[in-house]
Amino acid sequence: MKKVSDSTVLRLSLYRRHLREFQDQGRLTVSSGDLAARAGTTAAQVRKDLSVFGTFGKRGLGYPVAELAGALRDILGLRRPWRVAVVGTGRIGGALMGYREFRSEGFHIVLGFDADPDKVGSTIQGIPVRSDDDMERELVEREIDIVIVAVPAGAAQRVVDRAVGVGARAILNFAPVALEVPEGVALRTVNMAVELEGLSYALAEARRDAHRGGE
Amino acid sequence: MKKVSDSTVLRLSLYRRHLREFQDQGRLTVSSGDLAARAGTTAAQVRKDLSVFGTFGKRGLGYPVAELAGALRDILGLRRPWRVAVVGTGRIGGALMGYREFRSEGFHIVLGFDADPDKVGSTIQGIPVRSDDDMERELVEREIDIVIVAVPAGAAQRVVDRAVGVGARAILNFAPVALEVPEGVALRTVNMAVELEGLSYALAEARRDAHRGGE
DNA sequence: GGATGTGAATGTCTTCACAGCT
DNA sequence: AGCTGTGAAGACATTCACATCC
Repeated sequence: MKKVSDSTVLRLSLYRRHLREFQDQGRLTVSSGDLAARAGTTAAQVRKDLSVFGTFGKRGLGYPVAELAGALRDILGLRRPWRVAVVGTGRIGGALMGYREFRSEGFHIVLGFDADPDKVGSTIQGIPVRSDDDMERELVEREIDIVIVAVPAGAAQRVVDRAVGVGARAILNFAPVALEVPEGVALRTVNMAVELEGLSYALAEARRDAHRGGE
Repeated sequence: MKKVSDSTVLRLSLYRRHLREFQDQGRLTVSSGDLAARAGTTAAQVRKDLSVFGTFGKRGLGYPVAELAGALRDILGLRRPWRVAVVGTGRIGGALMGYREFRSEGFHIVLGFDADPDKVGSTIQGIPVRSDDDMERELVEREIDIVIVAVPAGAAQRVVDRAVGVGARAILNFAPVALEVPEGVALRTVNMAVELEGLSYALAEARRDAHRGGE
């Protein structure tokens, strides 16, 4: 299979979300321009992205909403639910365990892990919390597909190594640190601190420009 | 000023983090290769990124750790604290209000906003929650620099429009939706659902490859 | 007529490779 | 000798523009 860029996949997710809105409005077809306007991109980009996976539209007409939405579900692997575990049930991990958007998209968080003995055995948002010590066994037994890492930065690489050691293939990292995974393991990092610093940069930059008369 | 890409700014944040580690270890200089190894990129990339902002290294020697860390603080606008407000104090918003990484990097969350009258007047993580109705006035009076949006997708654009209407220049969005802002307003979106779907795509893709014999 | 699908052109980011400073 | 700084090359992503089909 040809390599597909991360940004294309990201946009496919967006397209699918907006397709559902069109569907709710009862629209039967959309043009690439319609979708682009909603997703914040261009018509050509929409067509290029979709063309990677096949031809879904009819010339002169546009794309059939329901059919394209279904195709995107297939492409994105959302046809069947995935089993997810959250490692680290602090504020962030706990919030993720209750995040409705995950469940409604077919990501079922079935377990949490924590090192704190006081938390082990309790439930958060109705989801049982297990001991960090049992992570490897539980990941295998409960057939976890995706591991969400929500531990402090210093502990994250160790968690990932252990998870990968028992066959984890997909990891979503919320620790503010760059992680290493072997080939064949999918890793995404959500680094909120880095995003904030990006804004800080923009503010500082604007201020510098102002002081200089914005050359 | 020349345009600097988002990915460069993102990496500068990472470099700064790792520089602190080197500093803690007592190292006085680092090479671009050292930094690259930690940040998960290449030596050439590190040098290119830094060269956009000046020349910080000494040939044959490397970069002075403390000095470069300081320069990056300046570049990223982290020399002085920023005042932040969180709109929407549900699970995600609440977790962000307690996120230590923000405060320790100089992002001071001074206010929360919520539409729920039961929450208004209370505090979350020691931070007062104000009424959503008073948002515009409070943003101005409390001189908020950065607005974090943690409301449901359907409410996000409205919040952004109101904030921008009273002069907000930087927005960090956690709602799973693409937002519009006028020129000159910095916007970053953290779309956790989209990231998960990226992993779902990778898993589905691996599975498709396996069934086909991985061409 | 209207909108797709796509090669070609353009733009952007990354990597190479090496001259030049310490 | 070691490592930076940087033009040039290469890879990748986006946009253009148009033939093609409904």
